Amino acid sequence: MNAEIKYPNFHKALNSNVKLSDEEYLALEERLIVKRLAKKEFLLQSGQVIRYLPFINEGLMVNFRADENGNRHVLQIRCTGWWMGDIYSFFSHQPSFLNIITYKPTELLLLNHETFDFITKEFPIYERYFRIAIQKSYVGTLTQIYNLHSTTAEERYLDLIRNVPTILDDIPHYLIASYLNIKPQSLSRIRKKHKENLRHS
Amino acid sequence: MNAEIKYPNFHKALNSNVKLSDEEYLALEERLIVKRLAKKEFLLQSGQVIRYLPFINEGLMVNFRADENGNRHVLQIRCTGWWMGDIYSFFSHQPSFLNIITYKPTELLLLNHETFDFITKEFPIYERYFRIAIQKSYVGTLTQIYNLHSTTAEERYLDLIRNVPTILDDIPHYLIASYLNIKPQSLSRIRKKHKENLRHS
DNA sequence: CGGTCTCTTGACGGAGTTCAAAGCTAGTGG
DNA sequence: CCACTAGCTTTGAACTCCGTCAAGAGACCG
Repeated sequence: MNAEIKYPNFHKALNSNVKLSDEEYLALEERLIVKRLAKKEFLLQSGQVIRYLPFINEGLMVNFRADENGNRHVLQIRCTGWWMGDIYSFFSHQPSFLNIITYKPTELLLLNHETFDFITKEFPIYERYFRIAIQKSYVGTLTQIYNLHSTTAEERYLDLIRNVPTILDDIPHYLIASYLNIKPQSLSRIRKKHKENLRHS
Repeated sequence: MNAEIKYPNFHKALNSNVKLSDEEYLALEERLIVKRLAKKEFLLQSGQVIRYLPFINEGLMVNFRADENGNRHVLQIRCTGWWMGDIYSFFSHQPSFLNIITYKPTELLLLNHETFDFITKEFPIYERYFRIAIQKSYVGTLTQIYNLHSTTAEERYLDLIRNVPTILDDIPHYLIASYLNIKPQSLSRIRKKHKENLRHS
């Protein structure tokens, strides 16, 4: 690995989809904007237009959408090494429907439009990178729909804590419940059933 | 519109995301493979690797995934002017989890790997086109997750027949029920409640 | 240490499921 | 061309999981 690389998590994420030369990689890295957020700080609130593609260099973020009654529906939970933004709002310049909030102190690497346009024009391989990255996200959301159709809330809960064992310590349970598409009371009852995994106790 | 264009639906779909020159467009069009399927014919069955990106030039298709009990879960319904394939299987060369079947006589335009590699290498704008196309699909599936979280089965039903009024005539109700994430019996009861929209009667 | 937000627990209610049976429809073969 | 069959749709009744409402316990923060 190259000694000049400042953000190995970012470099690794890019190279998992395409092979970049040092020149290609560094042209982007030197244009990244670093943004730090404290715990429970909003990156984006619905109604705003997001002007960045945010990569989580370190941290934990949740997005949710509020319905007409003000109920929050958590759609995604993302941590270090993933993108967490709203490509709908970014590319359309329309107000976002999403809210994005941190649940750990978080360091983001941001691409603005100027940088995105520059690197994709200068280095077409970046257009390919983003195509593949979005493709993987798309496959992930399709799987998420399949799981909502084919599994019970309890199965989704067990799956989640198997994949991210510490999540109950990091994120309020009512948001995890929302992500699983159940109410906090139901999550509490499911957790009771699986005492060996209880936290906060 | 250019007189040389053989597939205006395809041309229109491409140009809704990027502006193509005649040369760029025709380079792809002349490489398309036409495939016609009868009603209720499978394009793909789970376990197979799909070797094409299929565009629906005319027709109607449904995809579904079967769980370990053999229950089918419909994830997407697509008609004329949309892509309907499995980009996971296509790009990874892995066996697909999906089944894709027609519910009207359907004409597909297929891109194979050779064509995809050729046009994206020769004309980087196609890499951009697919990035944007997949991006829109991704935003669509995110909305689908939001709807599964925030609406009742009845609301999803009313939404569906508002958007695609003829769908109850084209696709078996048990598949529509699956798409809405309910059982056929429940769909039947919801339809009874909204008699003004009954079909098959 | 007091207030607010979160989590838990219980009782009840409702949307959707399950099981079962009957009606309907389209496709097939005599 | 009609009769038969298999698969799809409808309907009813009982059930179940999860939601709702409500109250209390616990945790966090100023």
